Amino acid sequence: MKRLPAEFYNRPTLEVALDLLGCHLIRDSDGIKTGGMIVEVEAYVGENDPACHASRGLTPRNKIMYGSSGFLYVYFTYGNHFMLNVVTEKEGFPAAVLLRGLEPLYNIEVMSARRQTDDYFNISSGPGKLARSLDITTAQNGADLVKGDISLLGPGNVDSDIWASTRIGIGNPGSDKLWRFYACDNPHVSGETRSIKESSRPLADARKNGFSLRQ
DNA sequence: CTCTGGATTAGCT
DNA sequence: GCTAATCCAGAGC
Repeated sequence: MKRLPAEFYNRPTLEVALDLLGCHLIRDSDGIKTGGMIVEVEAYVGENDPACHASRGLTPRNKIMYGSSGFLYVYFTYGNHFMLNVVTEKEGFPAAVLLRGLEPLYNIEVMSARRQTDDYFNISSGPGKLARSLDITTAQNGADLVKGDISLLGPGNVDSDIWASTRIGIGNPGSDKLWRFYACDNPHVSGETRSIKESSRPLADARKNGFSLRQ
């Protein structure tokens, strides 16, 4: 595997989201590399996607999504949690992929300590947990993924069937889209993903339906 | 300035 | 399954 080039990110967001499954996310802080394999993602695509932060236009928070692809968009929510997103598509088009689940692979004990848990399956099985296990906050908002201390390696292979489902934690608008993708047999997917079954389907079926629940 | 609610999590019932 | 925690972005005035 090698570091993904800028061209990888400058493509349709759904394609980038699917290709990110199985890639390795690595964070180098103080000379210690932590990270693992991406097993769950969600796509947020443009101002016409009501679930996307860009649905109400450019704001101070979401401006990084409007820039070139291949950069990290980090934001803070619920008073406690940081969310990691990979900016996609061409400059001026706001879109990103939210990273929601990671299988820890590098310096697992360091990640475990940051999360204050001994449970291997609780280290980075959720978007907020993932950020904390890698020691990433809004200080890393705008980080360049092509160079610098946060990197993505590919191509990836999750060694599991990929399933699609509706996105989690968003309101009714945009809830018909099957824009969440995950490795269905991997135990490091988020808790919500494990509990929701009815709106999930195999990737091939979702694709046939245009990635939508509606006909 | 004030108010509302969130791309979540941990802890309790 | 349910809810408190916790603070900031965005909207409305």
